[in-house]
Amino acid sequence: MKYDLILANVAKHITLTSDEIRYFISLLNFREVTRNECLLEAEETCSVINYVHAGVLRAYYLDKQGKESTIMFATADWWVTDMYCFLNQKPAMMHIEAIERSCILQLTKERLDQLFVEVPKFERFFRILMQNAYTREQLRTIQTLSLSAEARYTNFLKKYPQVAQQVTQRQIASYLGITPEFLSTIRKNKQKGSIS
Amino acid sequence: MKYDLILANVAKHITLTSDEIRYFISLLNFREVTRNECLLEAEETCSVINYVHAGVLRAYYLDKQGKESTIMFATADWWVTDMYCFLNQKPAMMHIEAIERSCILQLTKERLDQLFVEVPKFERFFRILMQNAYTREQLRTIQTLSLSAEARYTNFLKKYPQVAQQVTQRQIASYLGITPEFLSTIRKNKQKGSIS
DNA sequence: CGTCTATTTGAATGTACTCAAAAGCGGTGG
DNA sequence: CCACCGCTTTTGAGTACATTCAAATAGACG
Repeated sequence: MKYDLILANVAKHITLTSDEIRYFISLLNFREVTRNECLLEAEETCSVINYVHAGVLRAYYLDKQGKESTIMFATADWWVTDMYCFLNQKPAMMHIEAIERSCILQLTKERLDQLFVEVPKFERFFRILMQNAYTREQLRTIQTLSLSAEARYTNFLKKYPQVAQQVTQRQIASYLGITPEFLSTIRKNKQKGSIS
Repeated sequence: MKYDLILANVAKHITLTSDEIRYFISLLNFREVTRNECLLEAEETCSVINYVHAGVLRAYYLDKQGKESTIMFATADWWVTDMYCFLNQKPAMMHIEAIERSCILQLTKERLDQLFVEVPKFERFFRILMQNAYTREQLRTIQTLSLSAEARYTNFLKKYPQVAQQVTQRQIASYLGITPEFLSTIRKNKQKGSIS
């Protein structure tokens, strides 16, 4: 059943009654997106937070020169949105697109706020979600500051081995903050190193 | 009174009764630290979250080569800790030191957990705190990926003008992920630009 | 006042980028 | 099912950005 995954995700941190479960599910919208379809374009208002039931999404920033910077990949069982713009209902800075055909459960800002009032346990759930997102992001900052591009790539492969299979090298490069050409060079050098 | 600031900080997001205020305050420990004093050394267990009542703290990561990477500066009215290690009660990755004489209010993990049980409103407060921390950190990631060192420096000055006055250039450089020498060069070039 | 550290400056080096072209791979339509 | 087209990846040469090392200067603290 299509709500199993999301309920298990919630159950990791809070315990709901069956009424609460029914209510929570009633707030969700199911959406299917095709490969390369965009869930959010920059400048649009970001009205929903997305739970990835299946597939892979990518959030990225596009600067005036047309350079993409990948902010995050979201595979099955991840939550993703342009959080700043979602919370403040401002025009989005990011784009969010489906890398492959994906199934998404969406929760609007209004309904989330309503959920916090009706089932305050969800304050706890989202606190923990935000804590995890924050510490993950901070770890990324530390690695960006302290590690070389090659070390960051090695780390990425170790931390997200399945994501590395599902996305292109160009996209990985834009996550690491390097050019696809340079990532290619790094890969060549790593191979040489591992033969000896 | 030394709890005014922290209560105003809390009041920005939740409203407490006087009993709740009294209880909250009873959980806090006041601590004064001198210039250059360390609140947390890497490998120690990070047992507290710190609210900066006055002064400036700096959280940084120190790698095996001895290079410092500044994770954040915390001035008056900021919360700071090694969040990952605080939440999971793991040995700290960061160091936290006072840049100048500072007054801190500390909350242990145990007492915070207790606070969540006794006054569930604090779940909401910390959810919002974590949301803000997360979106701030994500914005930093975007800028690190998409901007040049000079643009990042300009941005830092604009975003944290008073912090820029309170810390050394070496510390700013380690926040931006560049060497102090290169920051010096950037400053020289900026001056030239602004004369013409 | 002296010492210690921060900042500046410059030269040499290394890391990562740009541009261009070739090779590889995957998806789509015929 | 194959062939083509478009995009991704690789490769290489030349360049720019940022680092290292060393030394001089300037500031700050005790």
